[in-house]
Amino acid sequence: MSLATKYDAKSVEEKWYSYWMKNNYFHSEVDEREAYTIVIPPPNVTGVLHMGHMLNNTIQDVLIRRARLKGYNACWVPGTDHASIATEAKVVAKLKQDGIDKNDLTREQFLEHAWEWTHKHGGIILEQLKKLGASCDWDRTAFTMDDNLSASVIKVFVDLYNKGLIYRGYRMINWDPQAKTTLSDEEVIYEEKQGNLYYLQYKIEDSDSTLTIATTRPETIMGDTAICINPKDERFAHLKGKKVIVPIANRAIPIIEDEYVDMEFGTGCLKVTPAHDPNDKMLGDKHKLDVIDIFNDDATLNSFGLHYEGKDRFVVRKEIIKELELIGALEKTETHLNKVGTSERTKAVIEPKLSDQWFLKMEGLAKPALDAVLDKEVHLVPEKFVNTYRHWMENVRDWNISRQLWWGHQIPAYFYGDGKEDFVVAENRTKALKLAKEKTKNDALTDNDLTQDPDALDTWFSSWLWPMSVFNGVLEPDNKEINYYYPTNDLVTGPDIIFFWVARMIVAGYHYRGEKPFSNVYFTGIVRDKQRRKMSKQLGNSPDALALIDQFGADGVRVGLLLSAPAGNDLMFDEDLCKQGSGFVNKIWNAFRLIKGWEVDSSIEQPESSTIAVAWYKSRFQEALLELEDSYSKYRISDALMTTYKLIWDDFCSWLLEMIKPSYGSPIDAKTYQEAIAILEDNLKILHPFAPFISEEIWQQITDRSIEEALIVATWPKPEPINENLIKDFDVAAEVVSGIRTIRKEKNISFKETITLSVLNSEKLTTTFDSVISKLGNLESLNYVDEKVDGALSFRVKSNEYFIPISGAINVEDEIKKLTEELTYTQGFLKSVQKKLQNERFVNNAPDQVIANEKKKEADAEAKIATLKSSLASLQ
RNA sequence: GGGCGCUUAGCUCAGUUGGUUCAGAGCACUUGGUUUACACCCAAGGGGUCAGGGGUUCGAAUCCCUUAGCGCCCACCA
Repeated sequence: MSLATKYDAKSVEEKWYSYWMKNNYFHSEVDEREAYTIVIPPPNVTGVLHMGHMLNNTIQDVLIRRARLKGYNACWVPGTDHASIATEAKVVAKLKQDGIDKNDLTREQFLEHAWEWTHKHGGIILEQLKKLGASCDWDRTAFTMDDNLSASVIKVFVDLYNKGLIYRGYRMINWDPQAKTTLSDEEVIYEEKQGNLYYLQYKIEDSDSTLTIATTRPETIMGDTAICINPKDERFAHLKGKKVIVPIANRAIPIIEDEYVDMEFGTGCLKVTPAHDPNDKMLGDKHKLDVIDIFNDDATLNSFGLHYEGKDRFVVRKEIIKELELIGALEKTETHLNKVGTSERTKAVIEPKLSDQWFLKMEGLAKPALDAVLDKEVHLVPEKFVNTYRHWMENVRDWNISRQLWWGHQIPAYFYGDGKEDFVVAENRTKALKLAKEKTKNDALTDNDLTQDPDALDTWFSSWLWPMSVFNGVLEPDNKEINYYYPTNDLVTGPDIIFFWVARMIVAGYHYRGEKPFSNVYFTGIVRDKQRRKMSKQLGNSPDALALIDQFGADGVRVGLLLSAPAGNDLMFDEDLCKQGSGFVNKIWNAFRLIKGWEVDSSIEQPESSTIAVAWYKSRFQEALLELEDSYSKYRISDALMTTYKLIWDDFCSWLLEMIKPSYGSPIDAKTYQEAIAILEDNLKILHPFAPFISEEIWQQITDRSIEEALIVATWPKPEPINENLIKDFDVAAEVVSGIRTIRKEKNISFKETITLSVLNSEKLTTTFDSVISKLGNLESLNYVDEKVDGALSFRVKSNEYFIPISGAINVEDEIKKLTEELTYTQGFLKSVQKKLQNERFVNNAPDQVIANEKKKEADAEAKIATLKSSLASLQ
């Protein structure tokens, strides 16, 4: 049977993925082996695979497949996140398209639509991960709104509330007017925007003079309840205790004094709008000011906006400036650069807003989680993120966990009255009713009197439990699965969610299990395009992940992505990398075709060149194995891949196979063949984590394998001693071969034409690789001589000189030129070495080893100069 | 405003505690080759004042200072 020159990734990948699935290789159950666990960072349930997922999950799959090969009970738990804001926004948009307004639906009706959407689109991304080759334990697929995960969330909320760690507070929060929900501080992205600083004149009450105030938000004057000056500011001393009139609104507001005001900025006067600015709120509280909220939930003005009622804040900003100008209250306008908070999800400009929300006290919870990272109990890779983490943890603020959304876990707080404290927190309505009765001492309360808080919890309030809840470790903290799989080993995620998710999982882990959720966190870089732009839907610069797999094969894409993905560094993605990946896959395929095509003849003896070649490769392989170990231990996945890439392409294909390859049409001896197969198998094992499909395909084509013998569950190659001398000798031999090739090229001697090589054996030369040199150089003979060979071309490797006599004229002048150049260089080199050795301070201070090395360099150079000189002499 | 990091070949990046193998890898490039596994191939080759400047040292890509450029995180100055 002859195999196609070109590897067909598509059919192979489908075949083996379904084979692996069918035979349950991905599934893990508790057993005696040591567990190796990864929980997937759950993608949004309705999301689609993008490059970031591809990178992320390829790395996880590499780790999990390697662990499986190393004999661990490898368990990779997949799943999805309900992603409340993102999903709700999608559902709202979809309904809108169908002519349905969310406000016209009841909560139940809306959730029905949301579930429908989830069932329709949910899991698509998981199917896409399968195409990538992800070896997740799909039997364990979890969703943050599964019954037991939801119950975990509620249980934790109730528990933290009962411990006094969750409280309800009327605070200045970040309001997303598009999603109409609050956001946590982490969900707000500050962007620098060019805006204006408007200088407005407020009339002083009972006076003709005015006071000028600088503001970036003129539309909020409707909410002004004071003007603040610095008590030390003498410019305004005469205004103390007076009032000013807010333009347009025509309200009188007091002038207050507070050192908070920066006298240098603007005019040194600050307008105070407690409802719409955190600092103003602080001033408002301190000075007991009125609070006037001028906005509706969608950031249009309410009735306090007077004739601007119903108009959007940005529209009002423009219009009010015109009006202020018209009435002569606008003194001037300056451009001003300021930071504007925007919603991470909807990109809408955040409106600070006062509102009743639920918060989690973080300070006490953060301590053990901070220590864990500082003590390297949890290891962050790359380490630079420890600083980021520490800074956040040391200054952690309370977490606003409520969201004005329906999609998610509804807050288990039940109100029975109108008062702010008229609520109880319980796992369910029945318990709540009981508690409410106890609290109010009113047995007449009925279920109808209870109203559950309509808000949902922040998505991260469920995912922070993920490493525990997927093993049901919250509801049943002592079950055998959580005890076995937790703490998990590695977490692979992006640094953008270090606070959202990573930090909080560590917090939850210590609080609920007294133990870290994972030992290592590997932060991947962000996938960017060639121009360093972040890949995004808006820019349209993100390639279609599935189309890439289609084009280059999953193995090709995996290799391509990993080729340049050092930990924590952004990855400049270029499709050419995938091309390189699929090229590598094809190379391996062809190496296999070569071996597969050999005719084996057991009557032939193994040639010496093959014996030595195989022995060399085995040592070389072991060397690479050590390198791999080191790279993996440091999560240097791209280095590990490069080691594998070079081992297979250069050492295996270019050297080993060439050395053992029988001449065209001839059969191969049985011993070499068997050894080649064994070597190939070892190569496949270390290749498998990177390119699972082709490796399994070749593995299975080598011979018939039982279910237990599949590559995916094979055993990682065992460490063996390395023969260092063999490797050194090979390097010399390779240089000799290269010298022969150079001469062949220079003199246009075809490879088919045999030549003779003579070695001037000044030092005892290791002859281990002579047979190999003969084969790869296509030598007629290789002989050792005591004298220079006249009329021959020569080259030097170490201190030996090699001669190739050729018929026809040798260009003496060229030779002399070449030798002279080499001589000049070597003499210069010798001089620098000798200078160093004559430097007393060097000799006194440098370690012995360094000096010995310099002396060796000196001796080598001297010997080389001698041979060069005599060569030159013989030519002239 | 505070903190962290980066700058090495045309591109993307390695370079552990200064000193064998320190100036490297992959890709790209140049030249030559190939009826014989693979043009997604083979072989050979060119290419860098290690961002600029200063310092410490016998010795610096590596340590210190400084300048410039870039990136990230955090922070309530209207």
